[in-house]
Amino acid sequence: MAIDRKQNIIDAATKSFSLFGYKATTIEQVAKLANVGKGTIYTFFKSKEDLLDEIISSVIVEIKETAEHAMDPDRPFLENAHRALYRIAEFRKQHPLTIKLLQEIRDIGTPAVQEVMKRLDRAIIAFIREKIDNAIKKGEIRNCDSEITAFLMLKMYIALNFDWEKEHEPLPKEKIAELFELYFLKGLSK
Amino acid sequence: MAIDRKQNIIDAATKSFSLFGYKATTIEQVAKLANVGKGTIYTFFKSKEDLLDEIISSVIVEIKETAEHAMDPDRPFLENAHRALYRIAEFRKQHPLTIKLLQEIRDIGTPAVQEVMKRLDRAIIAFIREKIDNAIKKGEIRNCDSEITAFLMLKMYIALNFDWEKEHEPLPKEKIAELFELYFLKGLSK
DNA sequence: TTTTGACCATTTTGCTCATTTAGTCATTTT
DNA sequence: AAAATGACTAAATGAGCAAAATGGTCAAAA
Repeated sequence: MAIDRKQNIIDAATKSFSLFGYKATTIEQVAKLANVGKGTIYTFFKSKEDLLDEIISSVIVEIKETAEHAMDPDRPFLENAHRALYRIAEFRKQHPLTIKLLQEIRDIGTPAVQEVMKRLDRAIIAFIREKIDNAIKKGEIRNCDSEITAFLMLKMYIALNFDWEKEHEPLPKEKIAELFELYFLKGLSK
Repeated sequence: MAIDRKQNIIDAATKSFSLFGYKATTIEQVAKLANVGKGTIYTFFKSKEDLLDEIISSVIVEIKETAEHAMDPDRPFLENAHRALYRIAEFRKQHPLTIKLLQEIRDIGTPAVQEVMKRLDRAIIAFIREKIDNAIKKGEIRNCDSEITAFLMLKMYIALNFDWEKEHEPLPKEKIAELFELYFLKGLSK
């Protein structure tokens, strides 16, 4: 056992961050869980924050893959955008690490966690933006500021998936798809 | 002097809340500022929270009036919606009380303040919703869920006016109007 | 060369106690 | 009689501090 020490550490840290949050997990705890000495962690990561950073980098890759998988090149852009964003929202809602870290931001606002989640958002926006740029190039949608559009799309999904539920019944997937189509595709004009 | 004691108290409290925040203003401070005894405050308001509540109620009225004023019955609905929402966003950005209270929510998360600002949001959404319902009735826009649409419109304005600025240059008024038109009126379809 | 845990400087925590605060009410003022 | 008041109380807050915990280092061990 204990072959890939770095992966062991990452796994242990991910588990602990998901369970107790970033602030409440200690490096010693991670070392114990990973069956390595505390010093070993610092041969792979330059700080606790750096450890979290690397973990989030994998999450970003994972999210991008999930979103990419949900898309189908034969379907229209807006449908793919919805599928991707919906999967991204699902991921956030279901992944123990993102759940815990977002909760930690709300409850204690740990700066390192805020920073890292901002980076996650930026990565998602960059991903969506790329898709928008492609769709514009292909003439699938009208020309628009892809950065702002990606930003607004993500905001809309977060609003519908997380904020709406604070005061109302959760919206079913179909309703969200319908709303996305209405506002980003058709508009309210008759 | 000291004619309308209740108004004095409200004025003093508004000033103090705007300057120091809700948590950091004491009832005694308000009493001093208003030139009344502490007990007098409790003949008009049943608690500190109730005092804040009444102040926010006036703010709600004020915001509604400002928004109403910005609208012109001869212009199309979407233009009016933009004008109203833009004014509402401006108000939030410029009114010392809302600035301070929103900052207090970010910094220390005072529960009473969170509650009261939620109420403000609900009032704005209700206001917009009414306008949407009217526009639907008059056939100005296509039928839609007015509650969700109002919710999304406000979210979009907050996103463009407050969240966008955290990572980018502020968007000029015209750009925001253009984006609003694009997404809520026309959509991205060609 | 890689791994390790004792070690160090700094933070965080748990605790006490004095101060402050929201709210009450008997007394004073009008 | 009605309205206003501020001394008072119970509860909350926060300053101050000792003890414990924590992130990170590094000389020794493997």
